[in-house]
Amino acid sequence: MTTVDKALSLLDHFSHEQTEIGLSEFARLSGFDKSAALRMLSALVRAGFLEQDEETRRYRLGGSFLRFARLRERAFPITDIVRPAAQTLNEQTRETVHVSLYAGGRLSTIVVIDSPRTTRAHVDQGMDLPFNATASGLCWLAFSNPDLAERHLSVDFAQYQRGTLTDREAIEATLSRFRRMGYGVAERSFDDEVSSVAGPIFGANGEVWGCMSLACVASRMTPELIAEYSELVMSAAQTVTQSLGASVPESYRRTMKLEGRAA
Amino acid sequence: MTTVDKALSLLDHFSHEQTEIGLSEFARLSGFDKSAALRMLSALVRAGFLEQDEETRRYRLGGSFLRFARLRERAFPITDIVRPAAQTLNEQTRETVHVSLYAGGRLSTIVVIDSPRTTRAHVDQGMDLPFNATASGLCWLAFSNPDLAERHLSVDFAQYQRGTLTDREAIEATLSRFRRMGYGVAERSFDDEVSSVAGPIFGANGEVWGCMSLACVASRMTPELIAEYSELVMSAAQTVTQSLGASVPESYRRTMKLEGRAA
DNA sequence: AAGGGTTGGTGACAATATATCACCAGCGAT
DNA sequence: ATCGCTGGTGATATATTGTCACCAACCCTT
Repeated sequence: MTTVDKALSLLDHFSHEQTEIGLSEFARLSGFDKSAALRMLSALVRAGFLEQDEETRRYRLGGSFLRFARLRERAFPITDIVRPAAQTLNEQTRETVHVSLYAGGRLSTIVVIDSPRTTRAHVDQGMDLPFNATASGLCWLAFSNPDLAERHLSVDFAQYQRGTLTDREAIEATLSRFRRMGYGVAERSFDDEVSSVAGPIFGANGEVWGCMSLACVASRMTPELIAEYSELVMSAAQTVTQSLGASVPESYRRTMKLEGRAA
Repeated sequence: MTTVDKALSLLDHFSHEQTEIGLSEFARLSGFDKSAALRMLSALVRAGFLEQDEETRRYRLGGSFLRFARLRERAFPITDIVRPAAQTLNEQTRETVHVSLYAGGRLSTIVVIDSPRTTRAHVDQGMDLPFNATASGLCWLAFSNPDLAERHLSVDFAQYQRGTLTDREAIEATLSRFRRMGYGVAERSFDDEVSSVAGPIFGANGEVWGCMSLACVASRMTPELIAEYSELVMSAAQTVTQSLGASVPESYRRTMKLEGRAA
């Protein structure tokens, strides 16, 4: 682990709940010495990756992220590419659609289009999706390369609901089922009121870039609807894969063919 | 200069023109040894701040920026705060409005609203604004704290057009003029066809966060229009300052009062 | 097909930045 | 007025990093 790794890992302690973190808090969370943490934090502040509140002296994510995110989006407008397909899926199903992207060891939502219905599942922008508890997370695990997946399988899983999968054996069984199906499902697994269906989006190298997912109010879900939605979700995900200039890997295409679906 | 500083400085070599950079290229641009550069680049890849093209082996900005940018936006939705004021200014003037943010030693545009006119100034999202050649850059220099400004004044300035200010003396004279005026102007200074007016947006600590700027086709500009637009720009910038929960610093408020404007 | 120019990447050692410790001042609660 | 927290500082032993030579692969020219 290089110093740079350590410094960048400090940023991982930010989340929706934790948007400001102080020096001592960083030291505690990361296990680094306060002095070392301060040095790294200062470097991050100098680069604009963190900002320090003048009064409270606590740190928050800095403006450089906006800069680089925009720079990246200009060079590689993934959200613009993703949005039309998500929009279409949203119109077809009238349910909440969200697209997630795998980066830095996390699967996080980059685009959310809310359902127009009066009762609907809500997904936060930029939220991390637990690998064991969401359709997207499980779908990503199912289709990503084994070495990478291993990193996220050899971990203690959190139990969010009664039905949340936390046992590795059970998860692996589910994953191979998803691999045969071509998509992932999670019912009342992360949120007790939400059931989701997710399809994989592939990148140019055959890796899973992220997932296209449909989040529905659980009480509305039926096996018939899951069957219907899964087709739409997979097709939307595939559209994105192609828009990205990538092609669906042979292994996945075979799955699709076996199930007798059109490309 | 810590290792983290060096690693993060590698990212600064990305720009609109340069969206992919190879290892040797990084070493040349940064002056670091290839071996050291590779170590840092690998760390950045591991954290998702860079992605490596499987074929060309070149690096590009990674998906983590989207993740953190969204996380930051959720905690502190600056673009959402800025957009309404920019929109209003755009409707009032029918000229291109752009808002820039200072981070990591750069002033870069975070929001752009194009003019509806047939001929209009175009500003790229995420573009860096040179401090010596743009209304925003000069405005930022004029109102930011002297120590920070010094960093950007003791530099060799690029000459973009005949009228671009490159002499430090001339720039400092311009800055004190802008301080008295309460806004910055740049006519045919960065782009020969564009003239701009920019007002400062302040943060909670009294620092200049960035600028609200109006970019107009230069041939349309007249002293009268500048006078008219500057009022609107300053007022829009001030609206943003207040929306940010900050207050306009005493020194700037005095300027505004002297000129006989309403708060 | 050999030469010279790239490129990305590797490995080893000396040099330097970092990890760790004790420490300080400031703040709020007891 | 002491406790426990906070953010931050400074010294030294140690571990990471800077530097260099090196390698294989690729492309172009000869």
